[in-house]
Amino acid sequence: MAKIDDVARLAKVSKGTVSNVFSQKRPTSDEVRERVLRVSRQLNYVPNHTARSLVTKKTMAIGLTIPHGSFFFSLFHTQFINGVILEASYYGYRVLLDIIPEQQVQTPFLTSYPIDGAVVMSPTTNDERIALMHAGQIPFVTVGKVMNEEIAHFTSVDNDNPQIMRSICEYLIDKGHTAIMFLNANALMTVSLDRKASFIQTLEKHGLPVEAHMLHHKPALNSSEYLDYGYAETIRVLGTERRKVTAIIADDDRTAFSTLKALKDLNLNVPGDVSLFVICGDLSMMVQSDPSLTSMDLQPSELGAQSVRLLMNQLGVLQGEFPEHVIVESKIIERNSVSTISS
Amino acid sequence: MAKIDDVARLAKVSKGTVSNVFSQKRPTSDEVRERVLRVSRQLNYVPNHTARSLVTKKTMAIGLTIPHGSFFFSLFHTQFINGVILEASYYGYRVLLDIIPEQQVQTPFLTSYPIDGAVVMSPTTNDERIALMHAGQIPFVTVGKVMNEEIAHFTSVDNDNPQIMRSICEYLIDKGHTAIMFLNANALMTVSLDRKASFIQTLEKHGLPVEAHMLHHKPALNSSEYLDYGYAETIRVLGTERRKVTAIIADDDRTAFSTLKALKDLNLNVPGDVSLFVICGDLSMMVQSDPSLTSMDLQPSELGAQSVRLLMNQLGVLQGEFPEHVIVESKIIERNSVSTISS
DNA sequence: TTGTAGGCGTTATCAT
DNA sequence: ATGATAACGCCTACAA
Repeated sequence: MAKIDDVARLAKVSKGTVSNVFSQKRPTSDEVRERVLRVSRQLNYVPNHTARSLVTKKTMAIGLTIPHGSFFFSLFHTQFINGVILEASYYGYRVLLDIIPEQQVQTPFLTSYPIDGAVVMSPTTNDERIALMHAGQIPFVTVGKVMNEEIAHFTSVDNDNPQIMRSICEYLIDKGHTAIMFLNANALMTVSLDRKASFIQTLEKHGLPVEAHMLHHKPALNSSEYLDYGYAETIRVLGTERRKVTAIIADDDRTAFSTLKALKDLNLNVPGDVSLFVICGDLSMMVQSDPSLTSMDLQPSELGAQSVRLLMNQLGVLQGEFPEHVIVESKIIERNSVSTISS
Repeated sequence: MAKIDDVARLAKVSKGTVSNVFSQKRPTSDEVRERVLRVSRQLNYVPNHTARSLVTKKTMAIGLTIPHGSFFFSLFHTQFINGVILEASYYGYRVLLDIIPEQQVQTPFLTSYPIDGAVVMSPTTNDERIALMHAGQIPFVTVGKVMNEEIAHFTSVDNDNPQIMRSICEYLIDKGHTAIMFLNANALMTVSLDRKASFIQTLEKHGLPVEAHMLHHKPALNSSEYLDYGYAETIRVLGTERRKVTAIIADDDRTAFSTLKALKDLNLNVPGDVSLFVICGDLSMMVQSDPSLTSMDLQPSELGAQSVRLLMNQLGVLQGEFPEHVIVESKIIERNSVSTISS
């Protein structure tokens, strides 16, 4: 691979000049630039990214930490990632997928992360990835609240989870539902805490006590019950235990689909017998399901884009005053999976 | 950030020794290692990835090029990526998401890719990404055939596309279907060529001429019709044009779902009136759909893992003899969306 | 087993 | 606008 010296020699200029032609950090005369570019093309020269990084101390890459050993993205994740990639590319940044290996890496044998900052998805309480970033002085933006004891300030994007749950519950209550079951996300996810609290609070406000069978948390990813979550809980509660439930709130699209399947197997009609509400799901999937699913649109790709913008601001790439926490709008999209109950 | 000299000084050893402790490329005495590690911890020292890369000429990252401006992954992509990430992590490699920006980047102002190799998804005919890799001497593995004129040899993983289409067609023909419509992938995708050829060939072999309304290609990603593909074609052919079609083969899960929706809107029962076969789709989605969808399991995450293994072999990380082209098994999974036609 | 010093390919500073 | 040269932080012969 040709190096900067080769180009400099052949173009009869100094390497500093060649550098300037490519980095465009200082002006160069048209004549010289032409010559340098011509020679570069001829030698197939391209600046070495690593060498440049060493001196500029910028890798032009951001990390995207995805859920632990994440085997199963939901469609929400996919769209979020799309948003991140696209927005990052606007600023010339690449995206490095960061996973935390299952088994703990031997601490001393790591190297520094070759990234300028990171977007952290699905933070958990006392998230070790976040602790690492914090210790390593790496700017980061989280999707959802950070709940690490040692960290007071952080930048994040999020939906307004308490309000989301309140809206959903009241939407259902307005339609006459009083027996509502909530299939929440995993208990470790910080979003699940807010949603749970708001679920309980809203129901109680309306004189509806929350019983054990009404609130569930998704099992851990490595659990054998993970994939089956919606199906299993629905069969158990509505089938085996024969509880009265007229509306189910599913945390994501997969859970919703598997719940739908369970209801079908129980010979329950949606929305005739049971209504189904999805918190975050891929738009195209919600529409094409039968019945199409009423859902809360969380705008995942907008969340992704916003998180990158906040990060770019922290990196000094994007100028201006940005808030510490950005709340992305969410709104209920009515389709055909929720019905009104006549009392 | 502490550097190697700081550690060396405080631990009263040379920087070479510190380097050895971390790289483990040469033995060090227990005593010295202990001391070095202790001091490192104290100073919060970690080797600088970039500096190391500059001299070793390894970035310990592989690129994963995803479809152009890829806004909409299918579940196949998602699972493939999962396979890649997991397998790469086994070898200490990170994964850099590589997208080709919509507008052509100004060629001379690029830098070298900070990757040791790449996995290229969904290659197209005369794929420019591949041409770039080829020119840049970057080892790469493709998912599917490379069809660039200047490239004769390449490493790839793939399913056996001709056989897949043959199997599917004969599976349907065996069940009495003669009016089969194929919703193929985008015409530029190299997989679509094999599938198309095999589709036509197999039908003709069984005395079933392929007419225009039986074969369709997914519009380009930037097309407004992209999301609607399955729905629109189904409505047009079975509805507006009133063609007789008893079985539809959909290229991916999204297309299948939207086709399902179209059939419903046309008041056609699946599989009573029309059978539906999906080529590649997420397992959990296929199962939870109603009816559950009969599909060809392409093992996307296995494809991902294999592609990384081939790449690691090219990079010298993984020893042994590997074939140039790996074919991953695929098999039909019967569910409830295909019925037998009595003639 | 450990120390020494040169070099990896750029950018940045200070001249000119 | 361009040149010369010292970093950037680490690895790797070679020497001890």
